Amino acid sequence: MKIELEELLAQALAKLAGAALNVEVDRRSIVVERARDAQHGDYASNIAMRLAKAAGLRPRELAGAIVAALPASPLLARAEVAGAGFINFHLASAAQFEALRRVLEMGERYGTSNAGRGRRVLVEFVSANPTGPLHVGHGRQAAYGATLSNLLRATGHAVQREYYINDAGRQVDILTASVWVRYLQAAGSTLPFPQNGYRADYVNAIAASLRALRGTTLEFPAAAVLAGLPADAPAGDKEAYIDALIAKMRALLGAAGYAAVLELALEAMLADIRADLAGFGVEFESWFSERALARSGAVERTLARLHELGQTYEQDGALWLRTTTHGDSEDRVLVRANGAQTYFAPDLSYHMDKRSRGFELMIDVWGADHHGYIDRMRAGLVALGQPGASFEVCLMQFVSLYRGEQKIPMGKRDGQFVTLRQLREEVGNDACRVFYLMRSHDQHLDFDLELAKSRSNDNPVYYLQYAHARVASVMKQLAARGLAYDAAEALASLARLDGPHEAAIITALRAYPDTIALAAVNRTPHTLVHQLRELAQAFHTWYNAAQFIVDDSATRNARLALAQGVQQVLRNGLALLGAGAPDSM
RNA sequence: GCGCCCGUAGCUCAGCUGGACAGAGCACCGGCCUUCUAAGCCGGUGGUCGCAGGUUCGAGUCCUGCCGGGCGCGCCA
Repeated sequence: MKIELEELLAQALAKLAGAALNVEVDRRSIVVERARDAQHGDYASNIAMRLAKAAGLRPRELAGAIVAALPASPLLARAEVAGAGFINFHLASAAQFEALRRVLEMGERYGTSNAGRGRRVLVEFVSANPTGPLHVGHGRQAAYGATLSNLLRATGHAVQREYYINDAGRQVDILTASVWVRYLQAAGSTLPFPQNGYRADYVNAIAASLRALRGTTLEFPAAAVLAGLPADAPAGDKEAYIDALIAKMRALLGAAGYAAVLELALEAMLADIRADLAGFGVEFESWFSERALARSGAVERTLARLHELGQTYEQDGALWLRTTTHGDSEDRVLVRANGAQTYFAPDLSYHMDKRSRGFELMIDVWGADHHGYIDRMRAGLVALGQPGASFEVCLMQFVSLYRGEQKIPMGKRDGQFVTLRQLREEVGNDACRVFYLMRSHDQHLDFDLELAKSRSNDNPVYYLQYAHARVASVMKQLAARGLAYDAAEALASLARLDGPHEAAIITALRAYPDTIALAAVNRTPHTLVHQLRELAQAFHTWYNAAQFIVDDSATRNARLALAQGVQQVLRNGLALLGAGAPDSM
C-alpha cells in the first residue's frame, strides 16, 4: 500500500517537474508512512517539506500543488494538506478492507514476505559453556535468537539456527575435575573441593552416575592426589591449584580414564541444555562442536592462512594478529608464548567455517559483557578477506531477577543462581517467552517473577492470548446458538464495519506486515509485542462496545470476519514469539 | 583513562530508523457484568523527554560537552 502511494506521489512530482518544480527528485526520497494519528488519515508523506527549500516554495504551497497533481486512484478517498505541509492520504473504504481480505485469504502466511530473497543467514545464539545448566540470562538470549530467526524466516531469509559448543576449553577440564572430586568425596575421601571448581548440585548428580558406571575403578587416596600440588586459595592461587589438580587427574587416571569422565560430564550437561531449550520451544538445526573443529585441523589452517596473508607477526614469543589495521583498538594474540591458542583462534576459525558453509550473513547473539570482542572478531574476519558486513552481533543486556521488590542474587560458580528451568516451571513458557521479548534487547531487563505470574495486564502474553480466546469463544457461542459463519456474505458485507472501533482494528491489521518487516530488519522483536498489544487492545475495546452475534446476518457475518482476522493475526504473531494461542483460558 | 549500552509520568518501559498536541502498563481516584470469558472495558490524576550547547523549516530521536547508572578493556574464557 505504501509503495502504491509512493508511486502516485512520484507521478505527481514528475508532472510538476517541468513547471512548478525545478529540483531533481530522487525516487527513494519519496516516503510514505502510516499516520500516527487517525485524524491524519491512513498514510502521510512529508515530501513537500523536504523539497520546499530546494524548490524555493513554501511547504504548504508545494504540498497543495502536489495534491492537485496526484493522479486519480481507486485506492484514495482523498488527499489533503495538513499541518506544516504534510500530505495526508485517506484510503477509500474498499482499500481499507483490503487488509482484512488479505488476512482471511492468506491465513497463517499473512505478514510474511520474500524481502530476504532467500539470503542465507546463520543465527548463532545461547552457545553457553556446557559446564552448568542454563540460567535466566541464557533464557533471554534463547527467546531473542529464536524469535529473530522466526522473523527472518517470515521475511524470506534462509535461516539456520546454531549452537556453538565450547567443549574444548579449560572450563570443561575444570568441570571434569569437579566431578571427579565429588566422586571421591562421595566415597568418603577427605580431598577438599577446589576453590575454583563448580560446586553446584548438578556436579554431584554427574558424580553419582560416574560411580554407577565405573564403580570404584577411578578412586585414589586423597594423599596421592594432593602429593606435589600447590596450595589452593586462600593460602595459594586457585587457578594454579585447579590446573595442577587437572594435570594430576590426567596422570592418575590415564588419558582414557580422564576422557571417560570428561565425556560423561559433557554429555550430561549437553543433554540437560538440549532438553531445557527444547522444553522452552527453542530448536537448533545444528550443534557445532569446538572440539570437532580443533580435531579437523581447521584452526591451524586458519592460522596458516593468516600467516600467508601477512596479517600476523611474532612478538615476545607469541603470535599476534594485526587487527588494528582493520579497525580494532589493539592487536590481538592468537597463540600464546606457551604454545596454547587463545580463544580468538578457534573463534575465527569457527566463523570462517560458517562462511565456507555458504552463509552470507552471520548473526551472533551475545551477552553485553562480550561487547569488547566484536571489533576483534570483525577485524579478524576482514583480515581473512571476508566482508565486515557479513558479521553482525546482537548484544543482549543483562537480566535481573526480582521477586516483587526483592532482587535475587545470581552467583555463578557457587550455583546460587536461578536456572532457566526453574524460571520456566514457575512462570510458564509462554509468559517467559513474551516477558523476555517485551523489552528492547539493548535495555537492561528487570524480570519480576510475581509480575510474570500475575494474570493481568502486567504480562502482555495473557492480554494477547485472552483476545484470541475470546474470538474462539464467540465462534463456539455461534455454533451453540445453531448459527454458522457465512464467509461469502461476510466478504460482501464488509462495508458494515464502519465504526471507529472497526477502523482502529483494520489499521492495526494493516500495520502488522510492516511491523514484521521492520522487526526483522532492525533485529527488534520487542516491536512485535507492542504492535500485537495495540491490536489486542483495539479488539478488547470493540468487544466491549459491540455485539457480534446479532440478528442481522450481514452485520453478524461481517463482524465475525473481522474478529477472525484479529484472531488470525494474533495467532501468527504469537507463533513468531514462540507462545501458544489457546482457544480458551 | 579508553570503549559499548542506558537515563522519557511515582514504578517498569514504548516512541515505527527527525515530523503534526510526548504514549502504554502498573500504581492512585471514579464508573461498567440479567447479553458472545471482567485475565476485560470506559473516564480521570500524573512528564521543563538527565543538564547545557549545536545542526534543521522541525529534535525525545542526529552532533559536541558535562552529570548519573550498568558493562567491558589479560599471552582469561
